[in-house]
Amino acid sequence: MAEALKPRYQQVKDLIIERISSGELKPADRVPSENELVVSMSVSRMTANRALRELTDEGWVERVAGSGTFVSEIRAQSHVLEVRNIADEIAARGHLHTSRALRVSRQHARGEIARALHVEQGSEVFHLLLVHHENGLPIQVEDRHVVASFAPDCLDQDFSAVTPSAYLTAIAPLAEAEQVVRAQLPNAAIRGHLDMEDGEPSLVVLRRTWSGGRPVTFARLHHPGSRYELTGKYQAREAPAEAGVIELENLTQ
Amino acid sequence: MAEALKPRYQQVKDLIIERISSGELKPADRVPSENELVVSMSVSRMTANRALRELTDEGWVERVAGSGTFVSEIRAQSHVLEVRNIADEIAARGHLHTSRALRVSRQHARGEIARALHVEQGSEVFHLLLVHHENGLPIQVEDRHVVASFAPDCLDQDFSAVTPSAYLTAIAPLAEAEQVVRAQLPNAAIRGHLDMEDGEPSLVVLRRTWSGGRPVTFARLHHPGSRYELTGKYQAREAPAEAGVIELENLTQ
DNA sequence: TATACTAAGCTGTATATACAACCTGAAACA
DNA sequence: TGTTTCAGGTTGTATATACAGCTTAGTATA
Repeated sequence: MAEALKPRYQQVKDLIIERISSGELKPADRVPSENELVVSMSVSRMTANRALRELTDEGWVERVAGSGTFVSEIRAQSHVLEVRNIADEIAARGHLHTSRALRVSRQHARGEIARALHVEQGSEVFHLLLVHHENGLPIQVEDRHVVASFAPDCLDQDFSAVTPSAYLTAIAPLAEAEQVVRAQLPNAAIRGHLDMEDGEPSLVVLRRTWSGGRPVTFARLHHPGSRYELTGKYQAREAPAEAGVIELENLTQ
Repeated sequence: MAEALKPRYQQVKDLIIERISSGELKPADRVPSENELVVSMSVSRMTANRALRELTDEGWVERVAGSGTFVSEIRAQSHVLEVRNIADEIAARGHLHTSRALRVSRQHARGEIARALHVEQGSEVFHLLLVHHENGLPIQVEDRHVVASFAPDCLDQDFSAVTPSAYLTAIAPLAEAEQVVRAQLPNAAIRGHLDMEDGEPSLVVLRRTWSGGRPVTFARLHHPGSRYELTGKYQAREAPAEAGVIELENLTQ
């Protein structure tokens, strides 16, 4: 299948991302200016501007009016406070590579898993274990259990092509989710998968998703503390000038 | 102080957001097309395009080439999630017991602090260092800097009676907040304050709060990984009775 | 030497224009 | 009636142009 022709601004983005990912451009290095991109890539300045602006939004570079554009400290990010597909998130950042599933198996739910999924001990569940990479470095171990009755064809999926998230979204509309974020020391297996230093903490997201009033899947997402952080933004709705009271008075800083 | 004139594209965004926030435009409603905005707001189509494109990125609307732009179903949800997270997490802080402030001082902003607060190196800031307890155990070290011009009487406050958060809310209404969550090993001082085991990771929340378009305060909140976790919940809104299918394709499990 | 000024380069925004791809509904047709 | 075609509206992208505001380095000046 022929690669669809990407838009010009995306080609510019890809070029910059490639040069950052490869190490050719390091943090704080200067990125070609818009006018330099106009010449080197034969695009208009507006196209170069859009490419660099989107790279700014995505956290690849930082721009200083009057000065230039510079590679930012690359730290993998995701939005804690939004429930969001990590595939989208990382696709937006460029080069996520999902390994072949280390393990896809049928199991009987025990202990924590059974309780989390609200099924009886011994009920049938599927277990997935994957490692996600970004820019060649492992960034997430996804350790997921799925209630078998929701995903009868789970074992047939190619989870290096379709993320479990995308697959699950297709079979069960998302209605409710809980997530818990923890800092903890990884066990040896996780530490190995994520290529972490000894003693380095991991950021763990536990996410349980419900559909139709029943738990569907429970995921433990492990990330290396040194290369991953969660970010969230909050914006108050703009208060009308005449209405003095903002609903958020009870919130604190 | 006159409100700085916003860019035209931001004015367009604000208009749409206001109409969605007020309920005038409901999910699935059609948003004015680019050409309609060109006429009604006297902007160029590219400016209207940028506004709508950014609103798409931010989840307010969804666009269908050839058809139109429509209010997104999921915006309210993820927005609710954002607000609830910060609200919950912060409401919880209201019930903590705060020790006497370990330190309240006037400082000159340097490095990271100056950058975070968008003030010049050497500008005057106040520094607070407090330890919060829950059930008799230390649960959070609050290491906070406040732009001095926002809090002239900061040094006179009794922060064992009024939390810094409550004080800051009083002087500067919360408009915008960013937070970053990290897992990392604490330094010796933090570890001591939190009574942590050697090698135990801490969950660190970096929170920057804005008011009136300017950063007001930057806080580093350290928590013991073994006794603290962040939780978030997401609940889909009730689906309209007649509409069975909710478009949540972009959400993940 | 130290200060002030200036010019060049950069980002940020805004506009006018153009064409392609896509969707929808209405008109034409079988 | 059922189907096809087509025109108009809409988004997506790309370009050329313009001006404002900021930064920096180099130059002129005191």
